[in-house]
Amino acid sequence: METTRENRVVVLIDMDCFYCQVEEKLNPELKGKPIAVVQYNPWKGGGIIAVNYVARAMGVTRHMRGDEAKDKCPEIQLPSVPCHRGKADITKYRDAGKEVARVLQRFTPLLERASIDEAYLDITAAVQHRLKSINTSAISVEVMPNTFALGYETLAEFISDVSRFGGDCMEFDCEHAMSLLVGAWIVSEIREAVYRETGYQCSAGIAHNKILAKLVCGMNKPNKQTVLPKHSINLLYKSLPIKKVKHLGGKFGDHVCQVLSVKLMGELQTFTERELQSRLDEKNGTWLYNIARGVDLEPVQARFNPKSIGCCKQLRGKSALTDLMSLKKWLRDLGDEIEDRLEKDALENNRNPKQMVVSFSLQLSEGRDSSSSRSYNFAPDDELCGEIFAAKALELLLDSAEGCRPKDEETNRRLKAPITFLGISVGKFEDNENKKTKKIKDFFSAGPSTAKTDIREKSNHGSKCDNIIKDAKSENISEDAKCDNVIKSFVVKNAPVDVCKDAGKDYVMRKFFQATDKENNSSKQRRVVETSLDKQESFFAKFLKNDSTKSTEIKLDKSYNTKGGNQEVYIKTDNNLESGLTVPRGIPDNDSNETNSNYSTSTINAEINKSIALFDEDPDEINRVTDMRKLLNSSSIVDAEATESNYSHNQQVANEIETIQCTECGKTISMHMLNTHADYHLALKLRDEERQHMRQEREEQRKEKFSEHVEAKVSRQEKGESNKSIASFFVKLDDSVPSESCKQCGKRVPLYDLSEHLDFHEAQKLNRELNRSVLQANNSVTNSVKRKRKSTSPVKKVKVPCKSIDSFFR
DNA sequence: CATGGTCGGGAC
DNA sequence: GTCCCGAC
Repeated sequence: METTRENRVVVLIDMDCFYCQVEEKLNPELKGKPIAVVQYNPWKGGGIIAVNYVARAMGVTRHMRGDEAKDKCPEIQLPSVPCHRGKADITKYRDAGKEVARVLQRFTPLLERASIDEAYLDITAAVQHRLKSINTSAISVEVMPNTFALGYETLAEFISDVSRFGGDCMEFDCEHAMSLLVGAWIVSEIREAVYRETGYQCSAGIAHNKILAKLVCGMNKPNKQTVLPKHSINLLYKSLPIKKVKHLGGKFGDHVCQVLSVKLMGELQTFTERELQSRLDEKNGTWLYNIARGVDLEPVQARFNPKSIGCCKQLRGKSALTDLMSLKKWLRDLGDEIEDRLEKDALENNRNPKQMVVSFSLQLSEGRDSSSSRSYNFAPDDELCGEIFAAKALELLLDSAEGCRPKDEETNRRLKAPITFLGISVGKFEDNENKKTKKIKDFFSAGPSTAKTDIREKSNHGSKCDNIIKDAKSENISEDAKCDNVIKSFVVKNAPVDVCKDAGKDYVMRKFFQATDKENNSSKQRRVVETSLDKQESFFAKFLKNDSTKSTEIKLDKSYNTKGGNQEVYIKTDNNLESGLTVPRGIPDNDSNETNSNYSTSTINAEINKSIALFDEDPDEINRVTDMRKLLNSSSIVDAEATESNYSHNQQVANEIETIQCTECGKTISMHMLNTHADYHLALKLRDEERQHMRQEREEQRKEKFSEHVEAKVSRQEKGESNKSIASFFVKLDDSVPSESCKQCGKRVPLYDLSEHLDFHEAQKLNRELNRSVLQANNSVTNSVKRKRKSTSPVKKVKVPCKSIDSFFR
């Protein structure tokens, strides 16, 4: 079957009351009880941002206050979002969302994270693959529980329709209904994997495009999935309010309803494309015409990581900022949060932001705010830390501030207008240079090690890897090779992962080989432990297996076009799997040039974090005690033919050893957690190494580029990019540096920077004049016709003349 | 005082 | 580059 934009199989996965589920997982006592997560706010018990289904049944909803919820449901529990630096801190939910997304990502590289708890998946390729490999008559209700087909009383009726009409039928588009049905089958497996591996439940919508998938996802909740066959679209639209459709939920939707005098989606089909274009505009007219017919060509973007990282704070009412000190304090807090999140991001994704934006709102008068934002492109020597973010943000805020001079600065200077909103965000990420930062990757590279990074040199006393390292020391090889070998042997020893089919289900079999001591090398005794938990696959093992032994055959599916027709997406398939669904990790994301045979540093880092997080989540299991050292000190040689060991033998050995004690942390580990646990210690080690290394790296880069930057700075100014070079308000002048007061602003400026500083004032003047004329021009065409959303807004919005910010400071 | 904090994206 | 909409 030919695949086109119109008959893709697109899925929206939506986590059910996600924040509540996260809280329930963290505190199992909450399970089954009515709960609502509140954002800490001392006023009336905080604002509710998530409600579980027990509480919903009792009438608790979002948008309510904690106190109201207590009224409706006295026994409700109200876990609250933790508070850091005076702000809600949603880190744990973000991490949980990532954990889920990583599971989803295994099933298709075409994954678009839409929010913290939602993701679109394009599983067209997987559906095609399965259609080829199975007998469609085998599809039954049993393989996809909790599945609904829109337009049918029962799923069985839908299945029966699809199979009864065979390949050619006029009643409905049978071929595409079949693809959705198979899609639903796969999605039920995806949801099952999510539940099994994370403990979270979700709902899903399965349709031919994003809009429809989103639409039906919410029709059966929680823990259910809904298919929307093409021929049921009109039925759905017949009673569907226009405002329920994505992009039509706001002012634009109001406008559509108003100018067309309609309320329901079905009514839109009476308009021709021309008519819609003339009443809206060309683009929106065509878009609406298509949507009205269930056609939405938006591709699912392959995007896992956010494009920007930001944080902001509403400072309404009394908490509005009125003095410079509190402004600085808030900027610093926001900056520090960005720093924290950036550090995590850099570790996982090996990238850094090139731009920063500060946004703010000023209260002009009662109920009238004006919002603005200013952006700044980082200089090469800017340290990506909270202090710099705050300093730059303040600069941007004050840059157009006439009369705001350091000499006037008092500790408590009041702002002329209260700041009611403050936000900092960073974006325009670029991948880091390969260079030395790929240290960890060097560890794992198959070729000769180039990195002079013996894990022993940097490791502190009491290293977590001591017992691993002992092995290497006895070997007669170079230090580097030893180091590589240490890790490889460690990994391989813990590693081999096989896939076998069992009762129609894919089980990941893990085999653990234990040979005797080297002295006794000849009499290898094999021990095998297996488990069906995907969760315990060792990434490190897979890495080595894929990267060096190549025992997993890689097959490239036919490329599949997305936006622009340029982007080729490769589906990496393990041939052992009939379904062709399980995609090994390490799939390059859309903006990476990595090949299939390589894992990016990002991936490795992500796995390190995951490994740590994963173990942290697992409760200790205490049974029989064995000595982990015995296992870790054992030989690393893996017998290739060992992989042929049969199931019953494995089972037998598995039963022999149930738990061991980790010599690192003393915890008792059940055997099936051994690999995970070993990875955990290795990951901890590697993460520390990498963190330390990155700090050094950043420091070096700043030093290297500094002189270069000073020159570049001047030339940038000549080009009019003046704002970049202004000295920070927070910069403390070194007394030893000869400096002079600027006659214009009174600020102390180092002599070597003085001419540059004066240039700045000139450029600033020009900038201001330019801004004024632009603003005047803008005001003359207020609410231009082309700005649909604005001009058509039912809310009359007075365009506030944009005064320069400085006029709001005294 | 009172959905708040994040995201992505379109328009100009 | 700024502004602001839409959505969770």
